[in-house]
Amino acid sequence: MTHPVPPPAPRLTRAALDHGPLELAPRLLGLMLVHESDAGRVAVRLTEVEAYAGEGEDPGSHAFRGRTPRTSVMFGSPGHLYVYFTYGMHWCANVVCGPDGTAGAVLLRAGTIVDGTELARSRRAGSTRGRQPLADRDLARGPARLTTALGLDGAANGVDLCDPAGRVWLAPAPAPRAAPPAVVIRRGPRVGVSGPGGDAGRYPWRFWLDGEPTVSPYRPGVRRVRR
DNA sequence: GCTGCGATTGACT
DNA sequence: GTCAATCGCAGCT
Repeated sequence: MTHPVPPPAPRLTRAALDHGPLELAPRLLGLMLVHESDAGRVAVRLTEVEAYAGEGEDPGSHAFRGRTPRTSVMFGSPGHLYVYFTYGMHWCANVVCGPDGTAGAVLLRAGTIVDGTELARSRRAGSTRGRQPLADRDLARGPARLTTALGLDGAANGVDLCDPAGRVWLAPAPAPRAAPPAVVIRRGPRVGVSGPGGDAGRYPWRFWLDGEPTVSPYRPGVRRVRR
């Protein structure tokens, strides 16, 4: 008995991702990030992203002070994932962009689950100790939540999103059944960035889909006070 | 080697 | 609204 071979999952090519962070960020909105693991597949439609530029030009970027072991992926070729660990417990995922040798990335801040909702919920429930029932809109609302829902962590750092055999990829937005709704993209200051990089006037580098319930409320960066 | 702190989240007042 | 959790990175001595 033969099994039908499923068609290859559509995924974005490297050329489609080969832009600077400010050009790529709004283009990522509405696309799907998919992770297929042994546990199953989760797909997230991206609703909120932030652009981070490179060495010496963006004080909010990890790459501002130059290449380090942690940020080397950001300096690599576009279309790879940059996943970093923060606050001692959270993973956040970026899409690397811009030409090889320059640092640029787009942080994936939020999305809505469009496939694998139950798997995403079980992953998120594990991280919240199951104390609160999780609404669908909260499953991938926030960069660390999105990463958790997709099942991504440090093992995904450096993964090539454009590898046809890869298990993490970006897919085009699903075709609307009827007339496409008017999509309004908004932009504003980045969330949680302290110091000059949080300057709302100079760095309005957060992009989101207007009206999406998964988008973060704005929170300025805070400098912790020593005690 | 030592120290400060972060592209966050969830719990709590 | 406030605050703690928790640890790797990067800057400094």
